Amino acid sequence: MTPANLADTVLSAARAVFETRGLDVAALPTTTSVERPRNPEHGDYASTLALQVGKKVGVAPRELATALAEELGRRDGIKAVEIAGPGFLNIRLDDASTGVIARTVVAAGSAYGRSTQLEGQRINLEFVSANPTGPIHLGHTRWAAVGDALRRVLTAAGAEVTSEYYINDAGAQVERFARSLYASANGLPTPEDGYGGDYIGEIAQRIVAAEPDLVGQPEETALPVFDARGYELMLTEIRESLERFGVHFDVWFSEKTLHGGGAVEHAIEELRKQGHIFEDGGAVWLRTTDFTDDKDRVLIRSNGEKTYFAADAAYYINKRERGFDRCVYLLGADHHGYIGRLKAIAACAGDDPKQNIEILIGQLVNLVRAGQPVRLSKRAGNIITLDELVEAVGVDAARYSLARSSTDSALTLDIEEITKNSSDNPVFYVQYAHARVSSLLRNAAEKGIVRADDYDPALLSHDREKNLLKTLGEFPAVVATAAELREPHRIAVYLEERVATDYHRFYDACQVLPKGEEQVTDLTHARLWLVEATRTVIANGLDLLGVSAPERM
RNA sequence: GCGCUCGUAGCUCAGCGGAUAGAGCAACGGACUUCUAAUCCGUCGGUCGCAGGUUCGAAUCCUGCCGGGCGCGCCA
Repeated sequence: MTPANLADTVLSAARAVFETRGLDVAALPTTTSVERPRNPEHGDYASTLALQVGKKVGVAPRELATALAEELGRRDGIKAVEIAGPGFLNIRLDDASTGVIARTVVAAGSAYGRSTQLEGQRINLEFVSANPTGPIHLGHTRWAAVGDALRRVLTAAGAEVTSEYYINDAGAQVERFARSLYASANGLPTPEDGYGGDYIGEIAQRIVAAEPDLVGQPEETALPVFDARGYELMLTEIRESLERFGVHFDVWFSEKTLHGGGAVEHAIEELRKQGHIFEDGGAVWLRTTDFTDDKDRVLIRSNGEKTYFAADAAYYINKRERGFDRCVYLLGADHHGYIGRLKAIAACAGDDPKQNIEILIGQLVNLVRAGQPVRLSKRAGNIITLDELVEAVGVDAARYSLARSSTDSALTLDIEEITKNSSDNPVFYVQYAHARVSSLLRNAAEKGIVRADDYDPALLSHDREKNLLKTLGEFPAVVATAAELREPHRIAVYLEERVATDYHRFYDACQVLPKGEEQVTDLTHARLWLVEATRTVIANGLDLLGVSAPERM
């Protein structure tokens, strides 16, 4: 019996109790859940249903719990129900009803954990969107890891997700980038407001190698070439870095195409229809203060130039016109000031800012070296790039350490720690569990032991077997919660603190394969089902994080 | 100044209103002739920033304060 099955059983028992007592069934929630108590004395699962609804219907929670316990105790698979504290229901299951979880997991295979809870939702998920004027650095890398994991989690929950990268290629910064390349190619000092990293020199060299005539040419003729070639090379580098990191974007969206294609004008028309456009001082404004912004925003400056904000508005409207009903933005904490204006764009466009647009703010990554803070600055030349991080620790460790903690907390990475001591990375704890499983299954195959078509679930009665089974049973709820809250780190926490831990403990206490002259028993087969179920959950979970599940380590 | 956000063990972090707040690292002590010891078991370690409030119940929700981070352009 999975937790979801049990929760349904609790609810149906509650309905039965309500009916016999003449209570208002409408007071019951439409769904409920059971939790796993920390303390094993509190049973396999606990329900707080009596606490939640007791007062609503004017029955003391403990009294309601007593009636509920009696009814629930008659249901199949339930061994005992106790009442504790103010009205907790502590439920114990028959060994067999826990044991069947392995069958459920194995039967579902790679689909175990998937659901249809977000079915029908078309989600546009935008993340990273780093300017094409430099390599992807550590700050962006966190969003790459988290964003891509979120893409996988949302997809697993049934949503139709498009991952998207917005290329800010229309503004002054690409021009500065071109001038920096030009200066480098001609041996001139970096412009005052230019970019000075080593990569500028490298890209300039590559451009010049292809077109040596560029050197010495005046800015008028050379700059457009450096602009076009530099942009192309930089974007290619960014794309390749991300692909090597296992992060794939379905759409690379150029800001320039918004300006050139009349999208801004179209957006202004749409916003004007909704009545939120006005003109003042020769500029065109959007009255975002009608909604959730602290000041109105200029769309077209008095000199006729479109602002960055105008592109933001056009981009949002473009996304909606492409059929996305939820536009999700993953932004760093340094952009939190955008929440109000972005939400206001949606509202001004006549949309529901609570439904159609969602802005997820993540805290930044702090770097320390041997405990000393390191300030990342392009000028100081100590930018850590995605490529360097991967070089130091590998894709799996990098992705895992960036995706395993909540984006609400500012992550602190010690450069020395992650480069020197990468074997401390918790990802290996999880991967090792998978490698151990794989190794065991290999050994079974070598011994000619084939997992039987079925097994006796009641044989999986060891405490560590039951803990592992119950943990495996939680996976769908973990995925569902991660999707609903947009918190992919929950997958990592679950794999690490629950699945891998429970498997290692099980492995430590329970021999699976026969030793020496021992015979294959029914227990061998039951345990092989459990092992296979564990393999499935770890592999599925790691896949949601974009981390590999190695068969050997 | 206004706004957003964070504050949990020495360090890095979990904990979507539930019972005695957890894990890893660090420190100390145990467990390998047999399915991978990258593991397991144990000890040590806490005013959940502070103070109120809501609740049967608060690390979790609300208010105020303290401390850190960030943001407040007809910039991009």
